[in-house]
Amino acid sequence: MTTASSSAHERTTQERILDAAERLFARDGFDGTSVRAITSKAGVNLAAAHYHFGSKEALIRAVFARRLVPLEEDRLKRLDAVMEAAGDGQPDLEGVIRAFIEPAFKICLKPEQGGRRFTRLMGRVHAESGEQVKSVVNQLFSQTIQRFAGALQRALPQLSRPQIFWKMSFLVGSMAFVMASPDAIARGSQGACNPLDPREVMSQMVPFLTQGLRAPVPPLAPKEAS
Amino acid sequence: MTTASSSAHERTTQERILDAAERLFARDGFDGTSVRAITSKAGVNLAAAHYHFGSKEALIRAVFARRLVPLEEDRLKRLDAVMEAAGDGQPDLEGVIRAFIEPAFKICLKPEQGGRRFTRLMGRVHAESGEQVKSVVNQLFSQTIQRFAGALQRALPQLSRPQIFWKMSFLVGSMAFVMASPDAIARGSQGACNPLDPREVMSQMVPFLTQGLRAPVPPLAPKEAS
DNA sequence: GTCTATATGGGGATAGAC
DNA sequence: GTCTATCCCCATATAGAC
Repeated sequence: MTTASSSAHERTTQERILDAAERLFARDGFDGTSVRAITSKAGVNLAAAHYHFGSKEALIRAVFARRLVPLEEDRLKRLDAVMEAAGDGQPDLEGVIRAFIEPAFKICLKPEQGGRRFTRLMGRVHAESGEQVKSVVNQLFSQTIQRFAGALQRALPQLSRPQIFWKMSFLVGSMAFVMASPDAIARGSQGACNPLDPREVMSQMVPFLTQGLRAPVPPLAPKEAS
Repeated sequence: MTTASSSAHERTTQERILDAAERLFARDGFDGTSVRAITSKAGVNLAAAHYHFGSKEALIRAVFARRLVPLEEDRLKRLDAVMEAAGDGQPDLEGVIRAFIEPAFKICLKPEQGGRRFTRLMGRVHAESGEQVKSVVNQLFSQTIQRFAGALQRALPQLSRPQIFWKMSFLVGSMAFVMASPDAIARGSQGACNPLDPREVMSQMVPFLTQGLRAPVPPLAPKEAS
């Protein structure tokens, strides 16, 4: 670790800015965080942020790209393993689900890599942030969504394609909520649930999602009497 | 309509401000919306907002209170009906679920009452907004959460209390995501899903949640080999 | 209750020395 | 690549006339 002059354990200015930005965006939101606050926390100059990233908007995009690219790679790698194990048969539904949510929760576990901050940040995307940020994230996600939709379609051939997407949306929503609002869950359950323990989360979430995904969907109620 | 001087169809200044605030908060977030923009859209003076509400923070709280109080009343009223129908037996699980999510989606349907704007706004709360706003909302929700947790416990006596709260969290997350990010769902499904049609949402969501809630939960995985 | 005008502060971004 | 200093805009909030 002490081999290089100062590149191994001494973060670069870019990294310092990205780390501070991730932390503050997660805590206070995008509009709620000023570039000044970021550079101040990072211990670098205000102008450095604009030098390296050009604008606040671009900085936000960089924060996401740094984490999302490896995350999506991890998901797709796991999905490949599940699909390969299935061969020509139906892939294991629980395996597909885990391939999607476990990489995301795994990030929770690595505080040394930035950890939970980014997790909270992801939860924010779905609700906060302008269209620009959303489109960047959706762009990075679209490939994954399509791949997983295909896998789920094979695991649940009795479902129609819209039904697959609906169920994926519910899955994503559940996951995002746990990630974004662990405090609300801990408070609402009066401490009975620990949303920061990935083992506990997974053990509760996987059965819920597996059964929910398996649930048959009635064609469509004819018309409700109001 | 033209009977009263100007109180029937002519909204008061407070209402005009609340309507505009709700709209803009939903679209651009709390930090992303200035009081200036609100009063401008409302067609009233900037100072009027401060006169009537005191501060931006108080205005946010007023926006939520106006909708949440009736919403919670509706939920609890429906829950009462389900519980009464159950008598001493187990309440109908689907009925409990519908009592929780249908009032929320019903608001979607009434554009004349403010409609979808508030729906999107609720999705924002879980991710965005400062602790002050969150605590106000959670305060309004806590009673409902406890009541529904009790109902679910009776409907699913085999589940432990923490398991009940976990499943409620997944339920809330799914619901919040559909409400907050209909665009993402429509885009991700390439138009196959229409998150703005409450009938479609309910028909897909209710089976998913019902089965997910019913799913048995293994005690807790002994320890995963990593 | 509603307006104009303004106080006060913080924001993103940049110019230009080093 | 990094700093200081600054431009310019927009925010919340209030004072005080009407």
